[in-house]
Amino acid sequence: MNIFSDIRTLVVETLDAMVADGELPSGLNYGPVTVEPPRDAAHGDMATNAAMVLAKPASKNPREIATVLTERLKSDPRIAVADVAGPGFINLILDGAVWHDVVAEAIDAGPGFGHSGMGAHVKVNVEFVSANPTGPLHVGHTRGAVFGDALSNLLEAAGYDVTREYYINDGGAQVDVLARSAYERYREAHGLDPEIAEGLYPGDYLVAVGEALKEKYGDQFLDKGEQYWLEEVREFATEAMMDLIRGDLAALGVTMDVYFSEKSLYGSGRIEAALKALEDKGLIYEGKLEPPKGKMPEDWEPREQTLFRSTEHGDDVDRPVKKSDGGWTYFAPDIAYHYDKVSRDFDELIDIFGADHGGYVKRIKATVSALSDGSVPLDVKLTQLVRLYKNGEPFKMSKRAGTFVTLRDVVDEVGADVVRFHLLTRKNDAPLDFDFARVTEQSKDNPVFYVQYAHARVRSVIRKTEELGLPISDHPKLEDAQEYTVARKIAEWPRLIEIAARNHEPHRVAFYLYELASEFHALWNKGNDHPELRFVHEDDPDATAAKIALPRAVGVVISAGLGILGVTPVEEMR
RNA sequence: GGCCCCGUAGCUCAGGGGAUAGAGCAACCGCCUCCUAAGCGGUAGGUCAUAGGUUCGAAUCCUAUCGGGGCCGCCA
Repeated sequence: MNIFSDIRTLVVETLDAMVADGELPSGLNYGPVTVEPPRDAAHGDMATNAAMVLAKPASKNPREIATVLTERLKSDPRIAVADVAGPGFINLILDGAVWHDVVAEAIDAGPGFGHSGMGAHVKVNVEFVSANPTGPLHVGHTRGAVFGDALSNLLEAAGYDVTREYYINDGGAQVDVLARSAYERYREAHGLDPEIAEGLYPGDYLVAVGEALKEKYGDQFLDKGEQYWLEEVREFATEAMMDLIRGDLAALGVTMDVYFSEKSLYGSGRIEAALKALEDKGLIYEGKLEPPKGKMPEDWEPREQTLFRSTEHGDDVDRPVKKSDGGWTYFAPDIAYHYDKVSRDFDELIDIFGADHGGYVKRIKATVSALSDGSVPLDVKLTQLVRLYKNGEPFKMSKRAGTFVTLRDVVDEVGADVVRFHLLTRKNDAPLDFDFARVTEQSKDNPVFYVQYAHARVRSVIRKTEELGLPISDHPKLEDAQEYTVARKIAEWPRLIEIAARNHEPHRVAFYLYELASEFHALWNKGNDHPELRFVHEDDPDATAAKIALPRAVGVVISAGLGILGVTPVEEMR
C-alpha cells in the first residue's frame, strides 16, 4: 500500500467524475498531477497541484477547480480535512485511521513492506565493478560495487527483474602483462630472482599464484620463451585473479549473477556479428579521424581505419573499431558485449563506471542506441572518487609505495556494514570522504551508527516486552503528535522506494533511514517527559499492546531499508 | 580547444518545477531518581556562483559567463 498513490488515484477518479458532470472538459492529461507530502508539515499530510496544472488546459481559474475538487474529495472517508491554499494547492489532512492502517500493514507485510509493482518485471541488466582481472579490488571499485549492488536491490524492491553482471576484461594486453608478472613469481617459487620489469604488476598477491603455477606445472616452463607458456599462464593467472575478486566481493556481501568474459567474444564471430549489425544500418565506414583537439599527440598522423558512425547517435566524434593494422580496438568487444546484452532481451541496461570513464559514456550510449534502434534505454552511472582520511588527515595512496588501499583493507578495518552504508550516504556523482576513524565513531554524526541505534532500540523494547510476557499487538493506538509523525514517515517508505528506483539513486534510502531514525529517537526521548508515551508498561498489558506496534513497524522499515543497502540491522549496540 | 560532473548556512551535504529552501557538524541555551543521554529539545546562521530566458510559479529547466574537479590517441 502506497498511500500517496492511493490518494492520487482518488484525485484522478474525482477529476473523472467532474468531467462526467461537465465541470471539466474531457481529454485532460493527468500526467502532471502529483500528490506529495508538503515541504511544510503545517500544510497538512499531503498536497495536490491538480487544480493548478489543469487550469490552463481546462481554461479555468485554478481556485475554481480547486474549490469544487476539494468539496468532492471531502466525501472520501480517508480525507479528514481538505483546504484550498495559496495559488490553488489542495492541502489534505487524512483521517487518523489511515495512519493506524499503515502501521498495522507494515507489521503484517514485514520485510516486503513498501515493495512495489512499478517495475512490472521489466528485465534490467546492471553491470558493475568489471575491474580488470589483474589484482585485488581497491577502494574505487568498492564504491562501484556497493552502489551497483544497492541499486540492484532497490530495483528488485521496486518490482524489476535484475541481473547483476560483471564484465571480465580478459581479452586485452593487460592479461598478458599479468601472465608475465605471474611467470616471474613462478620463477621465484623455483628459487630464482624474479625480474619485475617496469610495467609488470609488482603486487605480492601474485606470489601465491607463482607457487600454484609451480605446483601445477613443475619446472616445465623454466627457461622457456613466452610462446611456450604465455597462454597457459595467462589462463591460470586470470582465473586466480577472478577467484581473488570474487572473494573480495563476497567480503562486501556482493554476489554477481553473471560473469561475462570478454575473451569469449574473440574467435566466436560475435564481434563480427555485432559490427555486421551496425554495418547493416549503414553505420560502419572506412575513413580518417581528425586529431584530438588541444592535446595533439607528438606522432599523430591520420590513418585510414574502420570507424563507427557514433555521431549519428549523439557522440561527438566517430569511433574506430579497427586499428590501422586491422586488429580490433578495445571498443570493438565492448560493442559486441552490449550487442549481446541487447540480444539477451534486457529491457533496460545500466552500466556503472568509475568517473575516469566519463569520456566513454557517449560512445557506449551511441552503441546501444544504434544496436537496439533506440528501444533499449541505457543509463550510465559514474561513481566519483573516494577520498580516504585517517583522523582528518588525507591518506595518500600509491601503488608503487605499497600504500595502495584495497577493498579488503577497508572491510577488514571497519566492517562491510559500515563501508556499505557510508559509501551510500552520497550521490554517486559526488566525491565522498571516507575517514577510517569517523565512520566507526559511535555518535550521531555517524549516520551508520545513528540508524543502527534506532533499530537496536526497537529490538530492545520488543525483547523487553517479550521477557515480561506482555502482549505484542499489530494494531497501534496513536495518540501523540510525534507518534503520528513517525507513522507518516513510515507511510512514505513505499513512495521513497519508487522515487529512488526510478532515479537509480540508492542514496535516497540512506537519507530516508536517517530521517526515520531521527523521528523515532525524538519519540523515544519524549517518553522521558511523558511516561505514557513509553512503549513498555510493565503493569499495563493493554497500554503496552497499544504502544509496541509503532516501534515494531519502525523496525520493519529500518530493517527493509538496510536490506536494500546491504547492511545488517543490529539487535543491540556494543 | 571539446565533452562530462559540480557550485545551496562557517564546514560536510540533502532537496533537482510548487507554498516561508532543509539536515548533521561547529557555536550558544536547556533536558538523565526514566525502556541504552551512544539520545532529545531550542537559539542563531542563506542574494541556492552570476546574468539573462521559459513558466501561473525556478535553487530546480534553457542559454551565457565565472569558479572547482574529471576526461579526451589506434593505450587499457
